[in-house]
Amino acid sequence: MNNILVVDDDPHILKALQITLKAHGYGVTTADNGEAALLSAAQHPVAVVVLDLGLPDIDGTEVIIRLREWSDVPILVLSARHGSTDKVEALDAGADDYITKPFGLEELLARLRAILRRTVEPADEEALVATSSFTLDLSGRKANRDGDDVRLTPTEWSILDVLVRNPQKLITQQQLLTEVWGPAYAKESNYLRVYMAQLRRKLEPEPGNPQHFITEPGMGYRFQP
Amino acid sequence: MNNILVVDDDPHILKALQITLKAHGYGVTTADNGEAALLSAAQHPVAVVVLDLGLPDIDGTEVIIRLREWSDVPILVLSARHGSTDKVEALDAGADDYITKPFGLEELLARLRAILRRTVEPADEEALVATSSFTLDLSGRKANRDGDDVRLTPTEWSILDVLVRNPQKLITQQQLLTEVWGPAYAKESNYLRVYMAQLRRKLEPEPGNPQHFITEPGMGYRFQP
DNA sequence: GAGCCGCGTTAAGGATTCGTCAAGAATCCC
DNA sequence: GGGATTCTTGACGAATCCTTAACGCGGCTC
Repeated sequence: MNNILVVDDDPHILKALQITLKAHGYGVTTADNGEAALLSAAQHPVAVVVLDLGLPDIDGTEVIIRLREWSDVPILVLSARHGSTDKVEALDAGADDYITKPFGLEELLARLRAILRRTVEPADEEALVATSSFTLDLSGRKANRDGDDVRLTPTEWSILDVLVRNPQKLITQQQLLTEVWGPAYAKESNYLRVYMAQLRRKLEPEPGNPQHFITEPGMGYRFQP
Repeated sequence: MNNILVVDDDPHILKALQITLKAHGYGVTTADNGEAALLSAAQHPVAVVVLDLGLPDIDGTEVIIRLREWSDVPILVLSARHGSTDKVEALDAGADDYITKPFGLEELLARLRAILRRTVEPADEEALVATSSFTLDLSGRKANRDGDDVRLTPTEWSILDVLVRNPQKLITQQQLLTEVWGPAYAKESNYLRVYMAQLRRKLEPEPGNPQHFITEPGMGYRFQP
C-alpha cells in the first residue's frame, strides 16, 4: 500500500484529504508543520509527500530543500499562491508538481496517480544476493550462512540494503547514516562502527578479517560479493 | 543535449516555444498534428514531449495512449480546457503533467526542469577513467591496476579528483592545495610532493619515470590519460 | 664551479579513526 | 507487567592516515 504524507496547517483540509486518500486505498500520515513533516518523512517510508506551502513554522520551499538533502521522494505542492515565481521556486527546489488552491480532488488524485506511476519500483523481484560465505534475500528479509538461518535486526537490514544494492561501490559514512538513521545523525559514525561489527560477526567467516564488508578508512564502507 | 518534441497546431505558439526552448539550451523538434507527432517520436530519440490537446486530426488523449503503447517518454500536456475531466483523462492516459493555457513561460520551463530532473537520473553515469596502466571509478571510489584493486586514502582521492576531472590540463600547485587542503595551505607545496610520490608509487608502472602524472616544473601537475 | 632552489624520496612522530566490548535505556512481544 | 530483543552510548587499544623533517639529486644563476 502506498503511503502518503500530507502536510497542511489547516485541520479541515488535512482531515478531508486524509479521508479521501484513505478511501482510494492509500495509507496516510499527516503533519501540520514543517518540522513534523521532516521528522515523519525520516521515520516512516513515504511514497509521496503532499505539501502545502503556507506552513506556520518553516517556509514551504525550505521544507522541500531540506527534504531533498537526503530523500528523492516525490513532492506534490499545494498552494494558494498563483504567482509564477512561487511555482518556479518550488519546482526548482525539487518539487515534482504544483497545484493551486482551490483544486479539484479528482485532479489531485489523477496527478498522484501520474506521479506514482513513474516511481513504482521497476521490480521487486526476489532480490537475491550470494557470496562465497552467505546468501541474502533482501525482499524476503532472509539471511543464510552455511545452511543456517541468521537473524538480523531491522537496523542491520537497512544497512545491508544500502550496501548490497551498490555492490563494490564505496558508500560514504554520511550516506549510510542519513539513509538509515536520517540526516540528523550524519555525524554519529559511532553507530556504524557498532553495526558493521555486528554484521561482520553474523555474516563473515572471519569477523576479524572481513572479506565482504570492507572499510575504507576515513571514507566509508564497501560491499564485495 | 535534451531533445524536446513540441506538438501544437497553432504555428505562432509552435514558433514561440521553439525559440524559447532553444534559447534555454534544449534541442527542439516540432509537429503540428498527432500523426506527425507519433511518427517523429518514433524516429528521433526524445527526452520530453510537450503536447497540445487540441489537435486537428487525432484527439490529444488518443496521442498519449498510442505513444504509451511503446514509449515511456515524459509527456507534458498543454491545453485550453480547464475542466477537471480533461485533466484526469489526460493524466490517467499516461501524461506526466498538465498546464492550462494561457501559461507562463517560466512555469513551463520550471516544470520541464522538474520532469527532466527525474528522468535523466537513472543514467547514473559511472565516472570511469582508463589509462594504459590503470583504471579509476571516481563515483565508486575504486582504483584498479593490472587486475588488482589499489587502496587509496581520502587525500589521495581528492587529489585524483581534481587532476582527473581536468585531463591534460595544467593544475597549478595553488589550485591543488586550495582544493584539497583549503586556501590556508596554498604554500605548503611539501604536501604535494609527498602525495604525488605516493600516487605514482601506487598507480604508475615506473614511479621513477611517470607517464600519467606529469610535473610541470615551477608550475604544477598534469594528468595524461 | 659553487651555491641556491625546486622536486622526489623516505621515515618517524602525532593525530585521527576504527574495531571491540560492555552496560544502561528503550522497545517490543507475550 | 515481565522478559527478551534491540538500540544507544561511552571507553579503550589498535590500526591507519596525516603531518613534518631530513636528505639526495638535478638544473639554474651568478
